[in-house]
Amino acid sequence: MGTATIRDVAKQARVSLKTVSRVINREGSVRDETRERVLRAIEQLGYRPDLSARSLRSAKAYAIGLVYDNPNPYYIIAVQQGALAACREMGFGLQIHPCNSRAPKLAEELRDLVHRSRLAGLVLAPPMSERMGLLRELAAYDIPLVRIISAAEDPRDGFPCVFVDDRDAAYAITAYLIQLGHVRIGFLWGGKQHRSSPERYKGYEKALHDYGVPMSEELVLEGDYSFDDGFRGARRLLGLAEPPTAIFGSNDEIAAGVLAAARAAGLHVPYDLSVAGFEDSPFSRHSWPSLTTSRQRTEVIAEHATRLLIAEIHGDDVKNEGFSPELVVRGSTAPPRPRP
Amino acid sequence: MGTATIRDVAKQARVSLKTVSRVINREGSVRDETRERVLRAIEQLGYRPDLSARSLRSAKAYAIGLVYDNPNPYYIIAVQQGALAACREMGFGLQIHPCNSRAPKLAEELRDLVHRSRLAGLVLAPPMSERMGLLRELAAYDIPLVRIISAAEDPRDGFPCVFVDDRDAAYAITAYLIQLGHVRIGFLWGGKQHRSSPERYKGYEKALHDYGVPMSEELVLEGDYSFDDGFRGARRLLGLAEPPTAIFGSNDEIAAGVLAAARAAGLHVPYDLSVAGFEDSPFSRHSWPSLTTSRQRTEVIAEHATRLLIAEIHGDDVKNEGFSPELVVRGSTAPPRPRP
DNA sequence: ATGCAAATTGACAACGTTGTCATGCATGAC
DNA sequence: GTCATGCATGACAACGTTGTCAATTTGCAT
Repeated sequence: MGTATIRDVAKQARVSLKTVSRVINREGSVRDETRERVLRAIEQLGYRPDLSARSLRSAKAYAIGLVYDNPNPYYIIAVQQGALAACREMGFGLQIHPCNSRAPKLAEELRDLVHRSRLAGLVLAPPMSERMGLLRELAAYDIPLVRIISAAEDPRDGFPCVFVDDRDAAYAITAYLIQLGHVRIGFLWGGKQHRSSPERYKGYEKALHDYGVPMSEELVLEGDYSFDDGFRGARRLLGLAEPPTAIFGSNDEIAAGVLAAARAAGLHVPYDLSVAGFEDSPFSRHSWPSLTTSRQRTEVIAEHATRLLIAEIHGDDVKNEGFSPELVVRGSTAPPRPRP
Repeated sequence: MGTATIRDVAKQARVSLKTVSRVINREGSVRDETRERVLRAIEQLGYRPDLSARSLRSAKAYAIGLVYDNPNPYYIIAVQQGALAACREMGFGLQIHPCNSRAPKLAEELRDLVHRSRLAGLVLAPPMSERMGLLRELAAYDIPLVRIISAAEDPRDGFPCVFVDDRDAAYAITAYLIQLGHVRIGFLWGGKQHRSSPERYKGYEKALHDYGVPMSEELVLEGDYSFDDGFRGARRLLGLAEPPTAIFGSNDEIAAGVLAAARAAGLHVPYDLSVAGFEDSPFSRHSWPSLTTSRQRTEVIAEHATRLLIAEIHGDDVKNEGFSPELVVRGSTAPPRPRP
């Protein structure tokens, strides 16, 4: 028994190929009795339409691509799951495409991907989603796309997107630390190629400003969303003449590095030092103490982005959507120890 | 400019469709000068063969499926990367297919997937890879497959696989703990639907036996590869009249739960309690103290499995391959504190 | 019954590619 | 010069599906 084709179904149901096609595609104009017969034949033969043939003939595509270059497995898995959920619901396939965001001919690479695999469009995750040059090139190739980006508000730049308000979320974390009584709050940057990094920094800066907390250059260090940068950064901050009483790492991995550095310096978190992360990764729940952080519902965001893309493909006009991460208070933050 | 087709290339190079096809597929029997001309046309037009049309016509498939149901993002991302590396090298596409391993009609679901998407075969990750019933059903459907499984030796059951010797690795960890001087070593099981769980348990048991360490039922608890189970299990073990001096969690997530429980009980790891995990996840590197664990080169294993599948598809006869994880000693293990 | 619009159905071509087979041409042995 | 040989090339069909359009049937008002 090879695979049943539409031809086998047609023969079994004693109708033409086209009628079977109509039933499959819910085109209407098929008598109930005929439809029944066809459906029964499909059932009996275990027939499933061949996606290659289908998209070849109809010039429609039944799969979309998910493009990312992000070393964070938790983030990527969540994005994949969200995208898959939307795809399955809408009858689309999903082609994952991890890539190097610094690749010189990324636009060509993606165009080839889209053409070769007949993709209907692309969902772009950060940092690809934030390269205007790339977006314009893809647009020039007429490739439908949706971005997941970091932005405080709808960019209204013509490229559909789902935007996550990292700035606001970082503001909330910083404000929370200030309300606990901290005035010397260290900030460790994420990677510069991610738009989320300056956004998070801006949130930090704005909270300090709004609450009248003096800004201190020496408390802000660059980095790259990595454990090691968190460790090194924290060590440097803790070695200052007047060290911070709290450190805000731009993501949970940085915060993990901060926890380790604090430990190595013999400090007790949160009594000697408060630590906050960003992301609500499993690490933040499983570390000791567990991390105060910011929860972004990545899966929901990705699912929404995918739905948006599919709507765009169907020609509906789509409205960008914003999401705000939510403060999650756990055990790594406390009021500062009174100065001796 | 729409997408260039083979027809455009043929026209531009002033040859027939078939000749272009021959050049693309390296079929030989094309004069160098002609080939040059065709390649130049391909280059100029940015032509890329359409995978749908290609596989439709040739009845060959140019993509394989990766099937998993595993809640561990680090593991899955590593598997994906390994599989993708092999696929890209061999010119195949990769279709990911997360699924529910308990789904009642999984075999049918996978068959439909293979047929609809014209997949050349499947790479099965645990626990799907360890369901003999499922394997037999898929074999009955003539679906080529390769498994990634947990086994101490080549199962020689006719289904090609890459096997990972969890037993040996668990033996190494347990032996290491014994050599440090531990004689009461707790063991927390992983999920029963994963073959790796009993394998790891057997390694633990065998090490105790080989070193003449008495086995104690009360030190062994069931669980499910989760942080919470690790936490609960450790709490129970630490509440025993004669608690263990070391706890071996069947994976890093369990071990993370153990670390948290130890912390909650006011114990210092590793001085009051040694903890070992399994997996070498980033958590094990980033926790404090960092975890003694077992490193399985998941990416390499998955890449190898994928290569095996592709060889199988090409009709080569394939030889199963075994991998042994490697002990990674970090800060969570130390000699037991002398009994007071 | 009759006519006519609407609903239902089918024949055929086409999507972009490769497999099969036939053809043309140069090469070298006789 | 003739013939087999093999290489290089092309014409055409086919893969499984859907779009187009025409043919047929149905339903309904007359």
